[in-house]
Amino acid sequence: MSDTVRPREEVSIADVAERAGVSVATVSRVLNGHTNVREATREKVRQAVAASGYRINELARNLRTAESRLLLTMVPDFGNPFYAAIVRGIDSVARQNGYFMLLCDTGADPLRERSYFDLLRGRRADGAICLDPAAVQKALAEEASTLPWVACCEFDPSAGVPYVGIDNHLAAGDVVRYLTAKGHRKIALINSGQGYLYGQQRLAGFRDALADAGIEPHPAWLVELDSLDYDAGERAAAQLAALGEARPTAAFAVSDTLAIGVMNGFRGAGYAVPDDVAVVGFDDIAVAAHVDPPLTTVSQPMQLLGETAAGLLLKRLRDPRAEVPGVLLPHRLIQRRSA
Amino acid sequence: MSDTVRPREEVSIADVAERAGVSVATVSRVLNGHTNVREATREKVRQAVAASGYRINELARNLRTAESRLLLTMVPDFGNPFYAAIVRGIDSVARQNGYFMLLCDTGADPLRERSYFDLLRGRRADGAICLDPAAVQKALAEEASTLPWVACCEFDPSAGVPYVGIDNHLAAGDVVRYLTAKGHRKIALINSGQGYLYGQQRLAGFRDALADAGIEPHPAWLVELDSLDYDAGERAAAQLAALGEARPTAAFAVSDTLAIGVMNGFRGAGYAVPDDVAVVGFDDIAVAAHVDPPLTTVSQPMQLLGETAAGLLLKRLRDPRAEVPGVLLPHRLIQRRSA
DNA sequence: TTGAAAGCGCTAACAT
DNA sequence: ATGTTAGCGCTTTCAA
Repeated sequence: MSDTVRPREEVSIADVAERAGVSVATVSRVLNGHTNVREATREKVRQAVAASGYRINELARNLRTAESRLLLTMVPDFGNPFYAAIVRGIDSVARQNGYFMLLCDTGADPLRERSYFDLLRGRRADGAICLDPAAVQKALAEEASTLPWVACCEFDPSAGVPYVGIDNHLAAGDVVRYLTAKGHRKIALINSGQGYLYGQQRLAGFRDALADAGIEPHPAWLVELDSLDYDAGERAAAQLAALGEARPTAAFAVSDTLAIGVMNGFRGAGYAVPDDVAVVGFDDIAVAAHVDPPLTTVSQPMQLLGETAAGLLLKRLRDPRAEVPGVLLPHRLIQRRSA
Repeated sequence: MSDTVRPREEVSIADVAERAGVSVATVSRVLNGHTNVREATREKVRQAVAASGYRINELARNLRTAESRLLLTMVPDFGNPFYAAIVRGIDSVARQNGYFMLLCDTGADPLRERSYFDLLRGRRADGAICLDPAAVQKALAEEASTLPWVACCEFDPSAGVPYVGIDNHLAAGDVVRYLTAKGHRKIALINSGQGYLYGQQRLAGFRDALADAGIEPHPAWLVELDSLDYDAGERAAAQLAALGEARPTAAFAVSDTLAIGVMNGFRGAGYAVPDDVAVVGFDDIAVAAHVDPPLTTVSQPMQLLGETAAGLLLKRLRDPRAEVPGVLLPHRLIQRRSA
């Protein structure tokens, strides 16, 4: 047992003031680095702080200053590695600006999302970045329109909420053009349901590009899943493989996890990738380069997406009535061996 | 423009009280569901709340009640899918008990970890669960020993901090015994550096089990990485493959990501898995079952790990001087095709 | 340069 | 059943 610094019960600023023989105002000034305190006094206070093991109660400070310097990031499922780099981007600019970024897993559940928004309403966080599906954002957008938040990746352009994302319509078109340039005309789309805006946009981009190439897609080549699981992709591929003659020669999955499942599914059905079927994914998550064959995929500028989102939010926080634009960032098709 | 509910500037409880023609105490009672308020009064208050668009300021409430009902979970890298299920476990029991769980990415950086601990010190969170490497926990354990936190997966048994994890020594031994039972005697360990306790423990378990089997491992078969990347595993395998005659016939990687890299590395060097080399991983992350060949690995009860950690923390919060035990949960070897 | 004192918005003890 | 009031721990005028 040492008798050095050990916090007793709940030391307050008044205790420190008493100990240092000054007023609480002076202690507060020292704590906040105000310059108008004599060096000698400043030192006395420092001593008292150290000796008492005092820690400022930020709850009290926040109540007074009416800000928490906490930012929330809401993701539908942080088990999805896609979000990792985005969140890192958010985190880094938040930290650079003196904010903490805390992550919330909403499970894409509107109720849970709402409960996190309540942290904003209750002034316990200063702002939020929401990556939830557009559909669940929509449920809140109206009542939450006065709250300081921005949308990332998923957004409703008409909601009046600042957002950042990519041009999914264009990206899907790029994939189709890449595939048709390689001679494919029988191209399947493995999509993940319409709750996500990106699903709708990529479907549209897929369709439009196909139409531009004068290709009429077989209805069975449009598969809508309600999952991003490997298994779901695998089942979709099995289903596609069972088409026999009408089997597609290329498959575009809207996520890498799905694409990896698709590759497995085709392999299981006796088809080789890319020789029998080409497979393209989306996102370029870490494992994409390390499956066999390495996955051709669309890469999003994830870090930048996050940084931009955080930037928009901070701007909105600084000036609540500033015009904050929606921004679209460029994607890139990464060619590997699967297509 | 509608003239319905629209929050004016910062409505306070006093505004609501005035509007309802009652005292702030009564409003507070209604807000907190106290029963000793007449139904008619209660209703007046409800009306006033609705009409004013009032939202309680939880910062103020928290200052008063001295609790935030926020729990923090610190992970070294949430890009690592291993943490997903654990965090979900924590989240679910936190929510069941009326707490919010917020996730912090420390990047295994002691400074960042410390800054999150400051949220505890500043009373902005009630408790924390730390999954950071034992080494970085250690740096804080002493000064943070009075703070309400528990360790999960990584822990220092001698630190006096409640913890939950698995028996890594035993698990590594299980892998070795599984491999030797299959006839392997040349077994490599691909480890991830000694900053992590699990690395040390799995190394020890590996060594001990080998010794028990009367096997003396070739020094070159013990490779220590400082990364969990696919690439790192790939390089390690290439290195092992280059050993020629002295090449191991089996490799045990301490994480699935590493193991997947190892498989790629061996494949790249012309060796087939499992025929030329058997590969075993650790964690059983989602993709493990979906690589080719599917990965044999040690599965941790991740959800339960998280639930247990949250349980320990809540117990400690309810009774700060309760004896909170360290607990070890069972693991399981999942046999697939890679070994 | 320093101190006294008024709140920030809420809860809870004490009165009535 | 309801109101009055004293804080929670801090920051920030305003005075000295």
